[in-house]
Order: sequence, then structure tokens, then C-alpha cells
Amino acid sequence: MPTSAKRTTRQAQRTNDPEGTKRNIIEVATQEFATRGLSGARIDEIAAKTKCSKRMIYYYFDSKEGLYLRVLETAYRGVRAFEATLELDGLPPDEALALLVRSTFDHHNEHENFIRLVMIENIHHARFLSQSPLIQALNLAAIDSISRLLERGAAAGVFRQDLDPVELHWKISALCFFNVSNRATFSRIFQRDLSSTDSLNSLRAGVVEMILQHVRAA
Amino acid sequence: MPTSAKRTTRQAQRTNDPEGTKRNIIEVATQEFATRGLSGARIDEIAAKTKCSKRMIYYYFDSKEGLYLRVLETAYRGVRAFEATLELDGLPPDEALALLVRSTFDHHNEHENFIRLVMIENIHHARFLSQSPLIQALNLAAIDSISRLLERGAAAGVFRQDLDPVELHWKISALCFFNVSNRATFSRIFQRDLSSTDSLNSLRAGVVEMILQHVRAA
DNA sequence: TAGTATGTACGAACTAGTTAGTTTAGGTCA
DNA sequence: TGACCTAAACTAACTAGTTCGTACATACTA
Repeated sequence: MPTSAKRTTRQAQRTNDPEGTKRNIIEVATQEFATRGLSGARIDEIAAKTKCSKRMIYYYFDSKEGLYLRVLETAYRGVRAFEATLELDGLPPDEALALLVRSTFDHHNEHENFIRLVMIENIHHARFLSQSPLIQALNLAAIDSISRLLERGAAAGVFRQDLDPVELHWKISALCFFNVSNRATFSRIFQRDLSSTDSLNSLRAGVVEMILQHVRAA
Repeated sequence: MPTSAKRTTRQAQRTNDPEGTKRNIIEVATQEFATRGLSGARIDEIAAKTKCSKRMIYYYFDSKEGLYLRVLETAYRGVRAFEATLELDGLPPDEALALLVRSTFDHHNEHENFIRLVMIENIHHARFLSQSPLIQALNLAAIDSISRLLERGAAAGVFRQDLDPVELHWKISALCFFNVSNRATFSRIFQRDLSSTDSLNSLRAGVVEMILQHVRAA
């Protein structure tokens, strides 16, 4: 019987691996959503690039938007996990801040997919992020770290007293985020490869310097 | 005959107005593309919101992408037109720079559609901007203005000598762009309305201060 | 009357999501 | 221990609805 023969050949080595399947789908979907956006990404395309069938995407994630939300959460979790590896509390305040800025700059630079997902989420007015208490909790933790840093700096007399941790985080983010988010248009317009080592070194140094100058006690 | 009667009633007052029609289409399309992105925007939806039919979009702009490109060009032209109204050359360098930063911050803040179009274009790796020599020319002109400013400042001894105009433009852009581009996610995560007058005043002041401190001669 | 401008109706291709199943893994009980 | 059972994991093919783009008909203007 040809039907059963075909089946045997094709599916002989199937093994159930729910976690692996989910991970595989999220990995592929991250790339697709980051590349093409929520409406630009195609479920069929994602399915084709996974090791499983399209039905599994709906089996595990319910809908395109459900999948997108899980992709977004996974991306934010990755960033927070990175931040947690920095041990700022053990360093003098100014050195800790310099390290934070430098690391954020480099991390963003190396994780373009994360930046693109955040851009896409902003295009959607943070509609999906709003549905995720997880993401909001993750980010609030990042502010604690800056708060402690500012308090130590102020106490030691090296930082100004009037700094707001959220606004400082905003400034650091702005400079590190823009480097990746607007690189395409910026490089094109000014005919300069902003991802070259020289450009990155120069921009990184400028950003660190600006932030440190900004927080220094007068 | 009902058909001709209908036609007569409906089109009795029709007047040909190609320029007006084109302007109307671009206006509507700008809003739609800025809101939903290139793949998210729907030609039928754009057509429904114009005063003309879908046929006219294809008549004047050939394709969805053709329309998008014209929308992008029009948006960039608007920004450049604004920049040209600033008369920086008549002011002392530090005042001129402060005015440039403040104006850029406010202009971006008031033109969310432009910011969103640039975000969308970056998501598309600047693929359409690359096709438009017009946009590239417009932006290069903006750099001239900064270059003159830096030269005047350096000559007067108030600015450092080692500043690169493109990098300074990058830093100003980063801080002013991020304020609008990432407002949705940022406001949501930190439960703070970054578009409130207080927030804007505080951020604007911080941005101007940072840039001025950065360029000042040591 | 020739070229420009405009509306209507339609189709081919695409796309999110579903239906109707099959296969696997791991436990149960005769 | 080994046949049997069930829930979980998985697939191929399909459906219903959408969406870009066009063919065709017609009106306006110089």
C-alpha cells in the first residue's frame, strides 16, 4: 500500500518534543517578526522554516498575535537576563555607570532583533506589551539598579543630587537604541557605515562621555 | 434610463483637479502608512478615505510602494522646509545650537507621523529611501548648517575643535527622535505619561543641557 | 477629437485559521 | 510482560475571507 509506505518513510523518526518544538517556533518567529513586522510576517513562512507544521503554531500559540506576544516576552527576558549579569554594585559609581552605558551600547548593537521588535511594538502603540505584566516587571527591575547607582554617587559627592533614574535611563536608552534603530536611514543618507568598528568606537565613546558629564556634580 | 440619471446626478459637479487629487491621496496615505506601516496599510482603506476612487491611486502612483515612496519624500521635504526656517547664522554659536536642539525636539514631538514613517522605513532597511536621491540631498543640506555652526563656535573658542558634524547631528537626532519613537513602550513600562507638558519640559531641558555641555570647550 | 481624468466591477493570488484526521509516549491491567 | 488505551503531539489539506491590481466604460477639457 503506497500510502502507508510513504507515511512510514516520512515519519519513521518522529519524536515528541513539545519544549523543543515551542523553542524552535519562537526562534524562527523572532527572526520573521523582527525582519518583516507583525503584519509583514507570514505564518506560512514561519511554519515552513520550523521543523514542524503550521498547525503546531496554532496548537501552542493560538494565533499570530499570540505568537508575536510570546516572541516579544522572550526577547525582553533576554535583555533583562543580560543586565542582571552586570555587577554594578561592586564598582565605584562613575565606573559602574560607564560600564552600564558601554554594555548597553554594545548589547543593543549585537541584538538587532530585539531593537527591531521594540520598534515594531512602538509602531503598534505598545498594544501587545500592555498585555504582558511580565515585560513591565522585568523593566522596572532595571530601574532599581540605576536608582541604587545614583544614590551611591550622590552620597559620594561625585553625582548631582537632582537626577531622576527614569530620565537617566531614558537618555542612555535613547543614545544606545537610536544607534541600531535608525542605522539604515542614517547610514544611507550620510553615506557612512555606522556599523563599522571605527564608527562604533567613536559613537560609543561619545555616548559614555555625554552621560558621565551629565551626571557629574557641578 | 436609471443608469444615466444616476450618473448625471452624481457627477454633475465634477471638476478635474489633478494636483488636488494627488495632494489628497498623499495626505490620507501619510496617515495610513504612519499608523499601520507599509504592509499593514490597505489600499482600499486609503481609497475610501480620499475624495476619489482607488483607480486614481494607481493612475497617479502606479503601485502601493510607489505611493509609499512619495509619502516618504513628502514627509522628509516637510522637515527640511522647517529646518530652513531657523536662522542659526545670525545667533551666537551656543544660542544657535540651543535653539536648534530645542526646535528639533519640539518639531519631532509635534510631527509623530514623520517619526513613524522613518521608523517604518528603518524596519524596511531604508529600501525605499535608497531609491530617492531627493531625500538624501535634503538631509545633506541639514549637515551644512551644523558644520557652519561648529566652525563658528570653534573659532570663537566656545566649542571644542574635535567635533564631527555628522556625529553631533546623530546625537541630537537620537535624543529627539527617541522621545517620540519609543514613547509608547517607555510610557507603558514606567507608568509615566512622557507626552505630558511637565515630562516634555524636563526632557527637553535635559537634552539641551547634555548637548551644550558636550560641545563646550574644555 | 484626442488626450487626460475618473468610477465600477472583477479576478488571481494570497493568508489566517480550521477540520479531520494520524502518530507517539507512557501508563494500566489481565 | 505485553496487549491495550488515552492524552498529548503532530500533519496535510482545506476554507473563508482579504487584498492588490486591472479591464473596461465613461466623462471632462482644450
